[in-house]
Amino acid sequence: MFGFTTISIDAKGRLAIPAKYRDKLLFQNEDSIVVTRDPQYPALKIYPGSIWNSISSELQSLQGLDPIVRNLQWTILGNASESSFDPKGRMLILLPLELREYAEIKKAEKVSFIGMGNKFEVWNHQNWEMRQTGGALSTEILEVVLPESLKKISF
Amino acid sequence: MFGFTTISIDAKGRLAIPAKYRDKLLFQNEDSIVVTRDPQYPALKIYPGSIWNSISSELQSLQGLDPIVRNLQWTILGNASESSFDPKGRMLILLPLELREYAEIKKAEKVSFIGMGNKFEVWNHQNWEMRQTGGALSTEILEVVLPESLKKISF
DNA sequence: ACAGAATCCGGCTTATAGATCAACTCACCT
DNA sequence: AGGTGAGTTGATCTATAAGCCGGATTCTGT
Repeated sequence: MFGFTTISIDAKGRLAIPAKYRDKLLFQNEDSIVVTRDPQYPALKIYPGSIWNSISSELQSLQGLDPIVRNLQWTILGNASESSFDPKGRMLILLPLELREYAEIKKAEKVSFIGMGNKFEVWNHQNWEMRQTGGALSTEILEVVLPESLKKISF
Repeated sequence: MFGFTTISIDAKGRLAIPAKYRDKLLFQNEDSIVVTRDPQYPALKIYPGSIWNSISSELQSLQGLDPIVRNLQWTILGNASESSFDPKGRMLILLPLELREYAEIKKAEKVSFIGMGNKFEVWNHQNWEMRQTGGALSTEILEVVLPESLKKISF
């Protein structure tokens, strides 16, 4: 599941998964998807349920008194929002206000929906183009020295 | 059980577990809930009974001569407050005054209720937003070199 | 020991946010 | 051109958060 689609957020802040991915997700028997923050950039991550389960349990198992670990747990676990396919097989996800603000996404606006294999990213359209052309984003990138324990997790 | 919800403490200092988590807790046959201090930040931890049992027994089993260990035992074990919840209704938990003060939570005020997988955190709403945006909290963060014995416990 | 006060705890009600359902329009393909 | 499927928008309905209220229990001070 790769590639790039431009879709729009509707007036209520909802996002519809592009049909080409919907079919594959259903084929893989995914019954839910999870939206959360990207820990480094002003963007959102979308994980199919099974992928989310493995990532979240790895994250949880890390010892929780290290400030860096706790920050990642808060950012990723604490901002997660789970949605499921509706009975008709369509998928409209309500992006919570806080996530929209984080990704600088306004209602009734275009966003970039990017397939990254087993996960997706959602970017404000201008930010995505800026990133593509190497421009600077308004939001700072979190630069930290990651503990070894985190390096094996593929967020 | 992930994500956060903004809920309000009622005029009597009670907190209602958000409905989306209630079903899952019941499904896991949890019959009690434990609230205690977060050892590092001005926040509260909420553990389902079974999770609390394993964490508290691990903590108890540690040697009691290391000052850091003793501190953690005091903070976490000594401030624990157990509530049994009745399956019907709203699963209201009374937050003891001392814990509310520690987390800077006043009656009839908004708090952030954050699902971190098998446990929850409760934050004063402003503090949580401050943390999310990288601002400084009024309360100092406890930064210590942890003994190996603690690293395997995921508080 | 008693009365008064404060705290605790469950039920009931209502406004609202979120989920569900339905319809429309546009683009592309035949 | 007509038809089909996808993206998008709108409308309705349900579930839930939160305020209110009354009763039960505990605490306190006299």
